[in-house]
Amino acid sequence: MPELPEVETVRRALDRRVRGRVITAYRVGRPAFNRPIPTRALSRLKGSRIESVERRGKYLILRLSRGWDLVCHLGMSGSISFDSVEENHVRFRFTAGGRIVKMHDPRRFGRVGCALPKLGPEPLSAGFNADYLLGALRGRSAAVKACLLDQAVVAGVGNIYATEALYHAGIRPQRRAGAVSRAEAARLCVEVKQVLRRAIRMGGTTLQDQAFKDPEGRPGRFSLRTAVYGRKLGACGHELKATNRPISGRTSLYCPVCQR
DNA sequence: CCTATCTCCTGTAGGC
DNA sequence: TGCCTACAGGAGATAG
Repeated sequence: MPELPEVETVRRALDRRVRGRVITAYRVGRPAFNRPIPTRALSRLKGSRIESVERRGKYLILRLSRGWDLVCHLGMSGSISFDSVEENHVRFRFTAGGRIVKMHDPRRFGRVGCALPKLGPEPLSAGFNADYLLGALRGRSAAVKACLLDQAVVAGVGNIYATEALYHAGIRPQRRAGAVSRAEAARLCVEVKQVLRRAIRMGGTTLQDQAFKDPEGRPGRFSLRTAVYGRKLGACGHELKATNRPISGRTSLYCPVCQR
């Protein structure tokens, strides 16, 4: 579920609620995540103070006292709640400053205590610009959308926002990355930033089934504003099409009229 | 290195 | 109604 705007929404809530608090207890769910939480990560938790909560791409990073970090990823279906009575799919929980923080994850794809992989620039940073993107796409035969989804190219973009940004940039998702012109790369860069900023402002995307809720239990409101994703007609009014083959394993919608 | 495919899970929607 | 299949917003491993 969560892409950059959803993770950022969670980060802000976590930072507001548990920053400066000391972790007094934790519990691993049964079953826990698909990937076990390393014991060396758990052994550091108790007694550590949460100095801040940060984000890199789709990863949450709890900066702990004594210089330790706890890196978390919400996977495809993960969410976080505070002091909730909900016990379904709780894979990990901790208590900080008397507040109980639960990580829910039905599909168990999430991870806690993992290492941060090699990631491309933050899409909202100055380092993600036309020059950079053009260089990253140059010479590649993969679909431009596959490159946007590649976290080593740019960190935090997933299927929803890649779909939206390509639509606004007028580029078909299946276009060979190396065939994206300089002007198009510049446009794409701007649209990625814009769609992410808008989604953060709206508190993330909520779709019908796996409804994203922030840790305060509020749904995201971005679904009201998607132009392509989850729609039959684009914002332009044209009928949307799916690419013949999925890209990076994801179904990919586009407007055959507006996107080239 | 690059690219495409498979896989880890569970829940849900839609077809019959 | 129930059963079955396909699919879901991620990403690491692997094979070519």
